[in-house]
Amino acid sequence: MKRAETRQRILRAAVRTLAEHGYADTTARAIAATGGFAPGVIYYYFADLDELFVATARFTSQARLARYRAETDGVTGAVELVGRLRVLYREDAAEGHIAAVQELIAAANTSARLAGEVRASTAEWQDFAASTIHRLIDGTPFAALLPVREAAAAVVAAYLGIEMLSHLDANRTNPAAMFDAAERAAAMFDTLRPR
Amino acid sequence: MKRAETRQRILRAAVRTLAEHGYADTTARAIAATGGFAPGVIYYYFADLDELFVATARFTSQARLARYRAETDGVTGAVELVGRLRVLYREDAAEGHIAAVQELIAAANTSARLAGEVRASTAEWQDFAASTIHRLIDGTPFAALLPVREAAAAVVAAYLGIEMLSHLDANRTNPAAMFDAAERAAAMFDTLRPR
Amino acid sequence: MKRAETRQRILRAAVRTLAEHGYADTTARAIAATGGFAPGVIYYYFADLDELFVATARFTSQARLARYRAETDGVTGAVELVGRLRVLYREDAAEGHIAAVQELIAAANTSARLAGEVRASTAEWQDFAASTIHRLIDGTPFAALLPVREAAAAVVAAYLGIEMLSHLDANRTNPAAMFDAAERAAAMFDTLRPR
Amino acid sequence: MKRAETRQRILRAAVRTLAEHGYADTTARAIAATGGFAPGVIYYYFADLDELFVATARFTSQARLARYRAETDGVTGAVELVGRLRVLYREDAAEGHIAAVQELIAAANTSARLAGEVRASTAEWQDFAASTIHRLIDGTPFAALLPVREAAAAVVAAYLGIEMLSHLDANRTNPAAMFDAAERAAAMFDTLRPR
DNA sequence: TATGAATGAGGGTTCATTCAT
DNA sequence: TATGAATGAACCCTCATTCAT
Repeated sequence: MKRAETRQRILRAAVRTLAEHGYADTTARAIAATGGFAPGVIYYYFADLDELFVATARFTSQARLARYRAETDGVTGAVELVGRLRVLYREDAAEGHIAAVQELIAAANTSARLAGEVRASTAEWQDFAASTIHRLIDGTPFAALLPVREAAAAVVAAYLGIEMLSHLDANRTNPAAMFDAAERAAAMFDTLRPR
Repeated sequence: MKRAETRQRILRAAVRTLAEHGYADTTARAIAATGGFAPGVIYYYFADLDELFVATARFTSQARLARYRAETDGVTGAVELVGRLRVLYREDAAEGHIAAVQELIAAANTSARLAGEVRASTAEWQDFAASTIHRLIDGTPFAALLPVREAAAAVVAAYLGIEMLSHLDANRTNPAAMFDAAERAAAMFDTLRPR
Repeated sequence: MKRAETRQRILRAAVRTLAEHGYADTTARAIAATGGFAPGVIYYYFADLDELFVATARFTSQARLARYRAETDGVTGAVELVGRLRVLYREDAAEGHIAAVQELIAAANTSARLAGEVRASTAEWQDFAASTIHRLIDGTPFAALLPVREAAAAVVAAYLGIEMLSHLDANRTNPAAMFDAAERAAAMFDTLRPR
Repeated sequence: MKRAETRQRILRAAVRTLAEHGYADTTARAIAATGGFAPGVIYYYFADLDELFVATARFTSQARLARYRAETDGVTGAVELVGRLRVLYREDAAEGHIAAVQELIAAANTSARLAGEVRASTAEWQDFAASTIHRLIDGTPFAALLPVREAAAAVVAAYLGIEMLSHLDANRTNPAAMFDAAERAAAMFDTLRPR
């Protein structure tokens, strides 16, 4: 019980540090400083930093995926979906989840184990995106036209890319404006769609 | 050896090392090993690694942007455009340009100067994307529907995101399949478009 | 080990290394080798070598000044004073205190912070010298003739200079012989002085 | 001819750099920058930096000693001597001769060859001081009282020490004030002395 | 388990020195 | 000889990791 709690504290500190300082500056000291514990504790819960990063990738991905699934569960309208995603995205940005994930993806170049974990997580997100797309287009003419697999991959990629660039320059890459545009497109889609 | 030549040698070694080993492992020693020169030379041409990374971001972005502009110059058809982009993307992937850029974007979290440079480069790419989109849709009904600024930002984001994920798992995020899908969509677009 | 203890161990190692190898060779590694600890510890107690040198200057100056004050406290006779100084000087030479200080003075040319610290220490020594001279000459005709401030500065300067040169060539600059000569002069002084 | 000229240029650059930046910062680059030549030249005239420092010690010592001898040649009065020394000291301070020498003395701790050279130079200065003292006191009652050898050593030591400390804090160790005091003492001495 | 002191392996960077031009 | 590019050793410093308490 207690053990799992401390473990989570460390994981959360790792996420925040990755998001705020970047992978290169996410040292054991920095994570400990963020979480308010001694650097040594990390090694009671993880063999080394690499293992912590792997666990962090899994942790943050699972937690968010569960939330995304719950929030989009019964949704069938495109406009409503975009609305839900807008809120979820805001959470991600606020808590630094996506920023942390990007740093981990960039770091995957460095660690094979981390690459494996991130690969697995990404696949789950693409599956989630694919099934959501299916829910939306199945039974419409789009079902015949859209290669869902590729579309799902593209959506996940864009999601990551947008967070990446919006961090850099929110004027140029403005997620809110993009959600607005997406909502208009969704409205058109909902109109065209047979009930 | 000419001064400018060695400078380029270092820049190219930096790009390759970033793409192959990731930012965290792109040390002065690693860059030197990639390029086949002594670590010390780097400091003969750049004040410090940060400056080298800034220069690398500019170098790789400018070089590719010039090439993209040249290749897409007279192109007006969507199918033809996708075809050109497919080739350019293949070059990017082969030479590691985009992979290097992603690492630099992730690293921008760590260095303010680098963030500034990457911000500027990204803006140029978004402008390039926007003017290309304009060339394609101006005079068509889409011109009224598509928010070009957001679309351009999304395209650049997706481009980066796709390269990022295809590196990780080419089965799941397969650029070739995506270009195929894009080509089909482009064909539909070209058909709809008035001459 | 107690924190303060290790700190002192480092300071003492710095003093010895400065005295024995000179400022230029007083590297973190050399200090660590002298003290028998890992180079890394230094940075656990001092932000950088400059801070260590500043602390060393203060440490060695304060410690010796306290000892000088204690030893010369009740002394009023010139001969007795010279005798006490002879012993104190021997300690300084044996422990390398003055040699270390000279190296730090030479190094002050390089570090502004160190210069400030050494300046402050030197001023304390000059004040000490001045008050000792006052104790000796007040109430004698010399009080009217001797510019105490300048004399104190000269004595401190000579003290440093003598240690500097005696290190180099003890035959030519022989502190023992100088104390002998000073003792003879002191005897004359004590004779002339009214009780 | 030309060769000797360039050699002197290097030596003078070394003196200035030592005086202005301190031994630790007197690198080949720094000397070259001071003198306005390429670092490589140094190695056409000196085997390595150590040899340059040895040569610099000799060069600066010889040159100044010649000047001191010339200026004090016929002088027999103490007041006049002090006056000449005041001017010479001013030159030393302005050109950084003594400052350079101190840095070299501090550095002698690091290089045995340099120590040997500095030892030899110092001995010459002590001999010069001794013969000057003799000229002053021979034939006076002081001749019987003053241990000339020790006095000469002390004077040289004090000279170095004063320059050292006056660099650090000219308010506390003020050479001009010291020369004033010395002049008053010299006047008393000249009065007491039989013609 | 938790702490925080300590270790030692690098990493960034500088610099003496060499060498082609 | 002079230049300035290049090398590689060494230095400062950080940090993952260990370990006594």
